[in-house]
Amino acid sequence: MNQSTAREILVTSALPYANGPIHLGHLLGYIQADIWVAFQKLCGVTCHYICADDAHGTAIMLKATELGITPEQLIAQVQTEHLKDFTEFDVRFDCYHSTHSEENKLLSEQFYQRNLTAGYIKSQMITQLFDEAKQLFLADRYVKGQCPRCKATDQYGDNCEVCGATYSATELLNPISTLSGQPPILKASEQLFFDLPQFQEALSNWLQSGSLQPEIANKLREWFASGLKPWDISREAPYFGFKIPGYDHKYFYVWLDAPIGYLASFKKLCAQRSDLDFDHYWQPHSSTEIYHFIGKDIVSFHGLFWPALLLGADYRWPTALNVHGFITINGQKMSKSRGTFITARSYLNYLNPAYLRYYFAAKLTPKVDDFDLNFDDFTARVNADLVGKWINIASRCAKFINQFFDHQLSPNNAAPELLQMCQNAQTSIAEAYQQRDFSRAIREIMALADQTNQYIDQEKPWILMKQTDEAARVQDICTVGLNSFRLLTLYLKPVLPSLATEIETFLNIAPLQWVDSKTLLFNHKINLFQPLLQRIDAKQIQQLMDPAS
RNA sequence: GGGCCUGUAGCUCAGUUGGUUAGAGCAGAGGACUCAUAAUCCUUUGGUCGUAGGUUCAAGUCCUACCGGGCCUACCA
Repeated sequence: MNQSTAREILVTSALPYANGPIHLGHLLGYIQADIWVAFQKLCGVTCHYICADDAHGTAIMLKATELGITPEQLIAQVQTEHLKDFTEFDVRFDCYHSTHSEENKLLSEQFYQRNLTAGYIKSQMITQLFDEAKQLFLADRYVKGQCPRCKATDQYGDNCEVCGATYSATELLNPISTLSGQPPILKASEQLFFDLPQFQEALSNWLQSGSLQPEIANKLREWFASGLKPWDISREAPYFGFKIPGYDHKYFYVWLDAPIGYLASFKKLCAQRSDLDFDHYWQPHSSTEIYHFIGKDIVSFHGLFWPALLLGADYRWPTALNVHGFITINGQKMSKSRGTFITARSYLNYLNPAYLRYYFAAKLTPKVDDFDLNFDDFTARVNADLVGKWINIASRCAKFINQFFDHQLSPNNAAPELLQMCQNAQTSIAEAYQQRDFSRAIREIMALADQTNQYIDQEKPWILMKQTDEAARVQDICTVGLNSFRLLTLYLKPVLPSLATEIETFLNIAPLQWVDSKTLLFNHKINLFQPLLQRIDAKQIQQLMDPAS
């Protein structure tokens, strides 16, 4: 690949909110993006993976108050925990920042100023519910009352869970603030709106760009058809966030500065790296690629507001949104009351993160479908595929090489057809990774593992070993097995980086790169095989699912 | 209420632009082997593709309705 066509990629994952722990639902998205990035890097592509904590908003302000600490203390604590969780799950960000940062403050103000100058920001008086006791304007989720249509009680301020009606919080009957328990009053204030309708035409190009999954393009088309509305980007004090320039008591709404946090995080990375230029990635018509990995719940922010804001501030558009579905646990929504709310930390208390990364990979496709984490299937799949098929190849072959051949691989290729097939699979597996069709990649890898086990079974080295004149043949056969194992390890490396590293040590080889699929290993001394992965015990799952855990 | 997505063997999933007897892995059954973390190998039983209609020479694949699940509906992030 020559200089002019070399890919340069920036990947982001959705920013986790800094008021709670990372859970398995979060992890699905981060691990999906991490695998994709790891694959790019293995191929030698320039690829940066960034993220940050989403640290602003009313919820964080209230949570800090509740804990008797400052918001700054809260978000610092949470960020440390988030980063620890990600690291232990082998999610390797090139930069993990916070939206409550100097970079983000400057960029948010710049986005605002540029959009203001271009005529995309408008001010308007609106009337909202106000909690006099707490001196706060109330977001929909902080108001409960009776549905104006079906009269159901205890409904939140945006829609009715009983009859499905949508309405504005001011229409609720007998509204109550969930913060103070007092009825709110109506209060008028001036708010700033981002004038989304002006981007109608530009966004229709975005829709037709082909860089959105079909399901997502449909969804956007729907919002489009019902008419774009101006977006309220300001919030009244008290609020935890950035003050809007020119106003004493107004702050940017958290969802304005959250996606800008992508740029802030990248800016920080650029400051640390002399080879990186911020503008090269973000200026209009940049030749670089930018991908946002997000969940389907935040498509509106990334599919409508975000491209419009970028355009209004004279930045380029993302190359694509890669949207994933929600996770369910044993077919049920993840929820605390159902006992299916599993945090990253509680998982780590009982299970190896490699299991989860593998299971996610084994079932992830480029589609937006929800993902069911079925623990029976999880156990069967991990044990059968990873331990029974893949690791087993090393285990059964290394025994002979270690014990009878002084750890030395044979100089001969006794099964050129099998190994050629394993090498050729590189093309198709790479294509699957590239398209985020990880499940297809895993299917192909495991099919190769099956064929390798079949080969060993046909050759029966354990029988040949008893015939004194066939020893060299045994060395040949096991060398084939370990060569296959090396290739399979390379193909699994984006998914299982830590295991791959341990295996590189076992095989006594340099860190595997994708181009290493073109080579084989002969006449080479390996190290003593040691068990690399334990099978999952059903008891571990029981402990994890135990509500007390 | 409106909209988007989704429903294939016991479980988890593939099924390319509609085209011969609907596939895989796991689980189950029978057998082989014993090098390997009770791993592996061979053979094999399971499906009127959510339901009911329709279009077509031909439908899991297209259309309609209904049933179940998920999500969105812009101020929870």
